[in-house]
Amino acid sequence: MSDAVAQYNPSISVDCVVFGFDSKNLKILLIDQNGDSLNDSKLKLPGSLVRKNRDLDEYADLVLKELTGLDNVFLRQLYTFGSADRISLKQDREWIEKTYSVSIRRIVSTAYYSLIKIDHSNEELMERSHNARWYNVSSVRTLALDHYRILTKGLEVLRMELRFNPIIGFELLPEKFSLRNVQTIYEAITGINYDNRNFRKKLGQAKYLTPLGEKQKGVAHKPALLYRFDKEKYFNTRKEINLFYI
Amino acid sequence: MSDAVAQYNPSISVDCVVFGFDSKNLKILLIDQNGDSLNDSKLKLPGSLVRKNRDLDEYADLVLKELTGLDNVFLRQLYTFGSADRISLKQDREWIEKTYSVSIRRIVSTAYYSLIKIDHSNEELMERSHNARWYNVSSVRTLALDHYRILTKGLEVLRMELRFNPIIGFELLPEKFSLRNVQTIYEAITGINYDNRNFRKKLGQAKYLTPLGEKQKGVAHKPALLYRFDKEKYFNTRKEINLFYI
DNA sequence: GCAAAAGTGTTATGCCTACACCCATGC
DNA sequence: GCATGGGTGTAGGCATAACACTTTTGC
Repeated sequence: MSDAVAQYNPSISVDCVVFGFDSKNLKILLIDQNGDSLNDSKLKLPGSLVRKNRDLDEYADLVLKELTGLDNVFLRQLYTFGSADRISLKQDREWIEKTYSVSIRRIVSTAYYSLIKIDHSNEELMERSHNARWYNVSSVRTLALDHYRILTKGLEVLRMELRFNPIIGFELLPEKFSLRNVQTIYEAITGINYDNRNFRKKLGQAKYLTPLGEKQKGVAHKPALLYRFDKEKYFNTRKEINLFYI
Repeated sequence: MSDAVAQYNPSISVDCVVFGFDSKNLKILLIDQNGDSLNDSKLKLPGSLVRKNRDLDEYADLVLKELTGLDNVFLRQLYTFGSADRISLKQDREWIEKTYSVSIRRIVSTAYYSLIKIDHSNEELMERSHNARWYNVSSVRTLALDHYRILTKGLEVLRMELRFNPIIGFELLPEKFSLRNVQTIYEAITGINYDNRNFRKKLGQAKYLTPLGEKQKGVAHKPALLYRFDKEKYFNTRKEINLFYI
């Protein structure tokens, strides 16, 4: 993304809602627009203008790769924001014009959402090179541009998806996790508190959770058994849902 | 959409997947690219390039209004198609360049889907002024550009939506309909055959179906009772779905 | 009277919900 | 030994799934 500015299309951008989970809270990766802690600084979603004749999807991939160093992460299109007045603040407009050296009118932005297994090893890199950091989703109140709206849409879709494609939850969990972790992530995303006996009973029926016969270590309570998510079994054993709701 | 071509943004278009229902089959509104029945003719989705600084949504509305004369129809964003090679056929590229007098590179297209109560009164108009006609979705095999893929996506989303927002089904039905109509539309969209006793039992629980005490007329069998969909009751009586699937 | 589609009830099964206590560990 | 979170079973109610015959109309 260091090519000559003339190649950028001043009409189209991609923005990424990057979700993570730290075993307690749902997190989102945000960038400090000004790169420092000036009073005027505002957080924004990672994103980029798109070069002419380039795939939108490819660009979303690129943004993520540059930001986190990660490849092959879960990434899916969310929604396209195309109102004429999305860049209403002068401050936002100036920031874009300065950053990309283009004069803009309206920018149509296609938003993607991504699910990341948070790995503390690359946090320092993210922060140094992109001023990117994880924030609790629940504590975010405003963002630059219309990015808060995009985040809201991301949450909405995440909630919907989780109900039917539990794989969404496991994309956020590390390789080894406890059943409690699964419940916590469901609760963090849906906002519903589940009865733990019933929740575990249901998970118990899932063929795709392989117990590792291994326990948590160094916790000051009964250590939890750890599980692994078996993608293959997941896709092979899922049954069609024929239900509908009135 | 008859303004000077220079105002069009050669990067962004909207395309509409317009669904209808004729009490038997799920239908889609398609346009004959060439306006006549030449051998080379291919069907496409209704759509348009978007003018600079105009809302995407507004444009989708406009396309529909021009096409059907209808206002305030159900219209929702579907997906944005942005691969670099979506206009792979020379024939398609030439058609676009000729129609809009612009030279194009890649076009990012935001697709919308719309649900229409088919009214035979405006069919002639649609056909004369836009070469638009209803086709059975199940008999469509190919379309111009990547429009078949867009249709497929539309169907996929329609299926998903119907399960949780039954309102989708009633957008396609006329004011007065029989319970059999409801079942047929569910079957047409989901591809599942429902047991009619169970299906009706479930519908019987819905508060939003008001019986009109009126019967079908002129049918060579036991006439069905007619119902009306009560939007207000629908939104007031729907209960939250807390379920999730493993 | 016959063809064609509308309409109707019961039973078995499985899923969801609600609910309270013991267990293993670190300090 | 105590604080902390992990882990467990049962019973009642409700929704689903499977299944076949009668009714009303037009011709």
